[in-house]
Amino acid sequence: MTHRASPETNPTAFPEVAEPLVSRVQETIISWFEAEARELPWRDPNTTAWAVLVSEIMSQQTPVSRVEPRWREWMEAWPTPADLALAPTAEVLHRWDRLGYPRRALRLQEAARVIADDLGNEVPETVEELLELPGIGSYTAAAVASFAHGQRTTVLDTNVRRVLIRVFAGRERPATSPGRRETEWATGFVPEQHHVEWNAGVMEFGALVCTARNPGCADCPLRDVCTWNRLGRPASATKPKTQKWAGTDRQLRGAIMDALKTAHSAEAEPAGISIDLFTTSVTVLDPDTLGSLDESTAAAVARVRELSADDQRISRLISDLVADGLAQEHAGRLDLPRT
DNA sequence: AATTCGGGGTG
DNA sequence: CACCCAGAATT
Repeated sequence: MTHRASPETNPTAFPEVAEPLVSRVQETIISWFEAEARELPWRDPNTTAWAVLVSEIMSQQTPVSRVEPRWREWMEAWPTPADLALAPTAEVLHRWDRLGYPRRALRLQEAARVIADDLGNEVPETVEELLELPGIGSYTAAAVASFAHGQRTTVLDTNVRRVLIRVFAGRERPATSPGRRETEWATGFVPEQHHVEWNAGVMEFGALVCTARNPGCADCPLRDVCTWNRLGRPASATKPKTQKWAGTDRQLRGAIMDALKTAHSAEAEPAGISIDLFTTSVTVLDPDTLGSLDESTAAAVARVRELSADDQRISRLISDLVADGLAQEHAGRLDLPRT
């Protein structure tokens, strides 16, 4: 058995922490949370488990500030899983708006259908059951079980990972993705009492104080005990390279989806404007076609063309969108899914 | 373990 | 422009 020096395989990467320090940090975080937590709508005591689940899905890789207005609209439109289950998928994608990763909206509706059809319209309470639902992984399952049902789980998101690594391991940032060792290590810090406040509190602390870029160490309530701070806040050697955006398939896919949504809205007008956009096999973007579109749709289509002049590439991405269930052929034209 | 998947706000 | 955001699913 050979040992590599990577954080994941290094036995000291997740060190054992003395109990007095653990208790001190737990108490500090929990009392900080009760004093400083943001008043997010899904933290209201009257919020349903379904509403919590929706907030967690929307918040995956998306800042809370952008989630909040969408979440309010969703809760008004679809207050229970059964409501979302029955909604037209095109409307689901519309109300998802620009939260990003639109497949999350598809998965959420799939999950709603499972809950409505097979689970009595009740959100599961255990991590194991939650993990069975589409779009729910280890983080979301633990978060819903904890925040919606009060279960003692290990919530490990990007904030929690960063706080724990800094305070207890003295490093600036965690590895790319959490492994089993890190999860078990984090589980050791979840207290027997007030574990919901701990889970929510560490997350909130990472979002507001122990931030990725400019952490508020000067006024941090943990500054005297934080290992990273005591070591002089050394920078991590390797920072993962971020993905490009401009010119990528992702950008172009987004523009195509935007065109479909815009066209879908225009088509819903009483006048019934004919939408010649794409077919699944051929791209149709000639000037005559554009001229027949309403202004907003024409602009959205022009944006697609602006991003790429390669019709084969656009056709390939359209095929991918159809395969992913994000688009659908309808009456010979491309449209949002009508199911 | 590495990639892919959106989109926008911020330093 | 680089980085980051309550990650999940696939390869």
